[in-house]
Amino acid sequence: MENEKENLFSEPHKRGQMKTPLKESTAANIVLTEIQPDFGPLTTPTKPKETSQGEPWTPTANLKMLISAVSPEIRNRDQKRGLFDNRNGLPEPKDCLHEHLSGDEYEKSQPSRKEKSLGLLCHKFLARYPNYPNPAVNNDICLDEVAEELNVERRRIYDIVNVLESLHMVSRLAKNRYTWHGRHNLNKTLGTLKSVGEENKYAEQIMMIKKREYEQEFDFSKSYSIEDHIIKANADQNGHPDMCFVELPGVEFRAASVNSRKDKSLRVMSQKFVMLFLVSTPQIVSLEIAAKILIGEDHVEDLDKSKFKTKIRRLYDIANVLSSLDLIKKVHVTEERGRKPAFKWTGPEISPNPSGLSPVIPFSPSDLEVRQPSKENCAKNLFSTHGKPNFTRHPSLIKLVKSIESDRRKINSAPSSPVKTNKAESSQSSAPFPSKMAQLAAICKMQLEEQSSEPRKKAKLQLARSGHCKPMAPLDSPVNAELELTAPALLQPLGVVPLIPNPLSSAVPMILPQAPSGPSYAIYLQPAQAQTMTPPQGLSPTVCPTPYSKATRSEDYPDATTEKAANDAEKPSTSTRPGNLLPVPERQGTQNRDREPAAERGSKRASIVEDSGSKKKLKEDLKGHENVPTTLFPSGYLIPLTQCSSLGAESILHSKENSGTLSPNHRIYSSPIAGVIPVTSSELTAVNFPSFHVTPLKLMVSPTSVAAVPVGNSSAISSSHPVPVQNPSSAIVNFTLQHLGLISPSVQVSASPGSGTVPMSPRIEAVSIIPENAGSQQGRATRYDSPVLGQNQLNGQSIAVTGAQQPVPVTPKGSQLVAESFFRTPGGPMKSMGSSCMDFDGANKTSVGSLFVPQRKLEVSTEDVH
DNA sequence: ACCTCCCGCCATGCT
DNA sequence: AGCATGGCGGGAGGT
Repeated sequence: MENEKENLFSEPHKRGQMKTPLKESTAANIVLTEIQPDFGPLTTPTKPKETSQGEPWTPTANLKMLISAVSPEIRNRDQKRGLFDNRNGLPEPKDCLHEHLSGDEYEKSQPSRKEKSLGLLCHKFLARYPNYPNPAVNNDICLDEVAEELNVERRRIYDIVNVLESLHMVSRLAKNRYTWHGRHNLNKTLGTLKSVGEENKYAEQIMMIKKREYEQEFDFSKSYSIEDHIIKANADQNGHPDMCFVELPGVEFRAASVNSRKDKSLRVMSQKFVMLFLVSTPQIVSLEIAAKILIGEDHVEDLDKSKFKTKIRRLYDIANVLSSLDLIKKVHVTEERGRKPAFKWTGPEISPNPSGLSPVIPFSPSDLEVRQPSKENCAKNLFSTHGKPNFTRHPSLIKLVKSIESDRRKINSAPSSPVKTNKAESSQSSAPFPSKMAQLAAICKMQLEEQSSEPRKKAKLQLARSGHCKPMAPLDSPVNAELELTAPALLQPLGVVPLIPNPLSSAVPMILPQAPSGPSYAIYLQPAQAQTMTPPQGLSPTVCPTPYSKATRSEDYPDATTEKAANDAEKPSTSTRPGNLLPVPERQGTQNRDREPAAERGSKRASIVEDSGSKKKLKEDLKGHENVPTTLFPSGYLIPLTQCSSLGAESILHSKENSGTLSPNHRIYSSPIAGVIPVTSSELTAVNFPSFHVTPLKLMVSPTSVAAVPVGNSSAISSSHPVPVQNPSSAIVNFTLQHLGLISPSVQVSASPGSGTVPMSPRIEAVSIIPENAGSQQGRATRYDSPVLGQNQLNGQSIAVTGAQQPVPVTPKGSQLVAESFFRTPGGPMKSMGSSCMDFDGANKTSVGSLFVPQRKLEVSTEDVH
């Protein structure tokens, strides 16, 4: 089984090396690297055998293995087998494997289904490219080659690429060719998506749905009428299935939609799905809810179960890719009824682009160029639509679109750059090692991360940001603010909203300059939408402070704690690991990321969940909506104007991400056990604030605030820091000890109970009642993806990089430094987690009256996946 | 029995 | 017509 997986993958791809970008690796890698030096990376040669290769022999390989282990899938396999190394690998490894394998394994040899999973495949895919590729280098991706190397059908590659494209991590160049952008634009993209999500009022929709569910369950009466309507309305509009594809700035995403085809589906679905996470307070989205909202449309509730099922299938596909990117992780929400599959956002926190922002960003001429294309695309998207219902289109627009498209095609076709490829890879592979190993590795990573993070956060944030940011600095601020505030923020999409309003009859593109954080972008609205744009209001979710662990938890407990720790560890660890494994140079950074996901998977965590949703209710929900014209639609495309800025921003973002991620996690994870307080910060944060309040806050945040606050990182920091910082590794330690048997699971070393929050900025405080929360929610992700070196360095020092980053190769040194920092002590405080209950319901007061939902407790069980 | 989700048919659309 | 894309859902692997 498992074994092969690698083989399957085999591909070792090329090792990475190749060309590609190497650059990057740097940072992220750094960590890994340090840890494991070696390796090389690279490659190994051969691919063929590979299988995952190879790693067996070298230490690095081992590391890789570990990394892979992190991911659940990988682990499983690995564990199972372990075996072999694989090497065999060839591309078609399976066969080979079988042969090679020995007997036992043989079985495995066949790749079990898991081995063939999209998530694994995605990991392999990601392993080939650096997280932060050097723009200067050619980062072309030839789909055929990739498919071949990975031994998968092309169809699968499309699934991955489509999702990546939705995040602007890749853009289509031409037929069979994509350009790898890595995470450079990720933050920006997420910010834009968040803004759009706010505009769409997804948060509200989610709340509505939940409410309904509750009500139904309880029978509360069904009060849903109003609410439902609202929801419906939102759904209709927002939810439009068709929403448009949101385009980012710069980068050449124009091509993205190249085909015109349907840009809908997977791509759009992926964006919407991400929006849900960004907008929801708990940041946990159940598949059910996501499906309902995505379907939205209408209707349909009843109609199709099949439709619902299909949607779910697709969501799993998307979720697998997002998980590989470490943006989300699977969890289960426990409700009264039972557990529901859900995913928790583990990516960076983001602030909506629109909002703040930094001033700056240079827009270069390029921007202009970009715009148009984007516009075109947008138009296409809007119009295109095939069957779906989408919007109306104007003939004139259509014509324009067509012309544009044609142009585009021409352009697209042209390109072609050589392929690229780098592959680094390996990572995934899997070597056989026990899951424990993986965990340990993960743990180590976590520790490192934590440590690093802390310092880095502090220093880095300030320093770095300022440094990096220069260009983008402003951005941070918004971000931070949001992060901290998160919940509230979500509610109110400040910037965005305003933008929207345009009454265009048909879709008219509007360009909004937004300086700040995000690049400005143009939104194309459909006529319908145009009508009302109400600013989103926040919904305020009500939070339940209660932590609860439920009885059920007993089980969970142990696990949870451990898991949490593990998780925490994992993330970091993962990140680190990857680096190790991977061929370093190039991808290190990327690797980290990649790996991370795996880790995530593996890890389980307990989180708080909120959803409760009733399953079937969905339908009902759907039914209801209709009214609410007021809502905005997502349908428009957003086109960021700033290209340049993006880069800078990106860098910044990265840093943010890193910092941010870390902390949140911690909290979450914090030991449940100890914690009696399970309440998660997030939950707290969840608390509703009137939207009003929020808004102001956000406003406050603005640049200035930004400056004051450590931006991105800061956000993370604030939230996370408190706890994590103190004892970053406590969790790890505990975890480790427990494993070792030194201590009972129940015991933990905790440092700070949940509360350790540190309020960041005043505003934040104001906003969130509980400081913690904010952080928790936001935080999370831990990874060091740092794009560039600078980022990598947690320390922040390095910072300067930003601008240069991309182009410039990272320096290894930096990484080292970083690593060092990581190593520091573990310490550890624990984090308390708690499970909390949240209700989204509360939200939207504005729209709805008080929707107050009974709290539910949701527990999240983290299970891994599979 | 349910949750996941792989697999690949086949529609869609560009060349 | 041929090929690239990708929607879609049957049905099987895993728990």
